[in-house]
Amino acid sequence: MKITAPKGTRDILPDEVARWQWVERTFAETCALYGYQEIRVPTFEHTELFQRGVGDTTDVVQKEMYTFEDKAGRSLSLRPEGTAGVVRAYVENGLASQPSPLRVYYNITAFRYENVQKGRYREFHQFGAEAFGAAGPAVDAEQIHLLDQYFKKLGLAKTSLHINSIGCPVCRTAYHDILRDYLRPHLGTLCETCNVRFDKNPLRVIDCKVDRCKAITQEAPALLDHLCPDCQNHFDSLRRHLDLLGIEPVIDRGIVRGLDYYTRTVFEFVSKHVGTQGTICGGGRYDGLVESIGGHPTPGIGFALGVERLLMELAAQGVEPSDGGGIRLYIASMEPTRDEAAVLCARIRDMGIAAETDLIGRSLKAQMKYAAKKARHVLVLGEDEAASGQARLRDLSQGTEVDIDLNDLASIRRHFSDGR
RNA sequence: GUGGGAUUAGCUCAGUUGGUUAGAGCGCCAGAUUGUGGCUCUGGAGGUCGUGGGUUCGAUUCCCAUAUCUCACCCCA
Repeated sequence: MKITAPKGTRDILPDEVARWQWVERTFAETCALYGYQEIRVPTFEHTELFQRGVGDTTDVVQKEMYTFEDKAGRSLSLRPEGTAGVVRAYVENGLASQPSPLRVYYNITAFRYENVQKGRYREFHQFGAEAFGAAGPAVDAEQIHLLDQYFKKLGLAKTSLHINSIGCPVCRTAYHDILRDYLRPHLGTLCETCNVRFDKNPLRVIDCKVDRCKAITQEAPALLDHLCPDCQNHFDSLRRHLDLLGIEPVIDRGIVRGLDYYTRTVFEFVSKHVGTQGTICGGGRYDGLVESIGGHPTPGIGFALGVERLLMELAAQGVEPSDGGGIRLYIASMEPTRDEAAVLCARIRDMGIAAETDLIGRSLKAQMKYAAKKARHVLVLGEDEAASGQARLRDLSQGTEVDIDLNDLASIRRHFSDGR
């Protein structure tokens, strides 16, 4: 029986890895510009961390976690997201004692047991960043700006920023009552799930995709219009900061993040190409989270970016990494010159130039065909060249040739100094 | 958890109204008078037709189950 990759997992093959490395490298560079340092945290944690951090009423924790017992009977879970583990590390390692605000970023895989569809996998990749210890909206704006710059660097266009405020525990409780009062007469019309949501978390009704629910919620009072003075001030101030940075957000009263820890600012970068999984990046403020994990009350904000979705969007927009990869020089050899070719290849590599030579005794013609597919330049090292020390370096894409002296490695290096 | 579509070569897909050795294109490997790629021509390797049952003299084809892929709902990145 053939063994296949488990449902919801996939291989990232050599041909696409250049794209991954490109977005990873660019993300790390962008984060560094904003003072974010990388943090690496465990792939699995105590299940309780996610119950407390992400929230044990969320679908993510209730239905989608890969939870197992280890041999000592501990309940562990593969991380379904990155923030909880980072907050745990922040508290456990006393990072609060470092200069504030503390900014960290990460590049992780996360795991959720759910049905697979376009842009959604059971093992998926996230880039994320968290900032601890800054309560004001300036850090919110800075993080959004970081993402905006990141997308610009990649050459991504047409991705819109949606922002909302979901208030603090105080204004949210008050709002729940207002919303329930509005929805109560419509309970008969609302879908089944929304009836459950009405009791559990009425905020979610706003997010329902069912047409008849949408019709009702369109007129519903929005949390954004019922913020307490502090939250209102925070939101207004955030908009001013974004304006200063030249960022125009869409105010979207419908953004309701599904993780319990969010407070006040929530935001999403949305694409038009990835279908209903169009949220490439989602984030927000979580002012109560550090405390609920056992740390001192500390404000925080962070985001997570779905790498698979980002790559899909880049592909849909036809954006390609600038560097193509592949080897730069193929050294073709013949039976009597195999040793010379191996030595020359080693010397070229020593100079930091990616080079290859035949390993499987192919004919010259077959070597040329191979080189045409894999390399930018080719150099034929036959008996004549080995004897005279003179060879021709051909640029396969241009069809041009130059004579080079095989004993003058510095001159060979010059031919590659333009990066081609 | 729910619903639709799909599953034949490494990839994209034909096909058999049920009948001996299952096809194409691309890709891969090799050759076209022994030292030069992309074009062309020729040849080759590669498939127990997703898996397990059932019907039948006979199943890749019909029926059932199951797995996987895929799209959507839910939820999320």
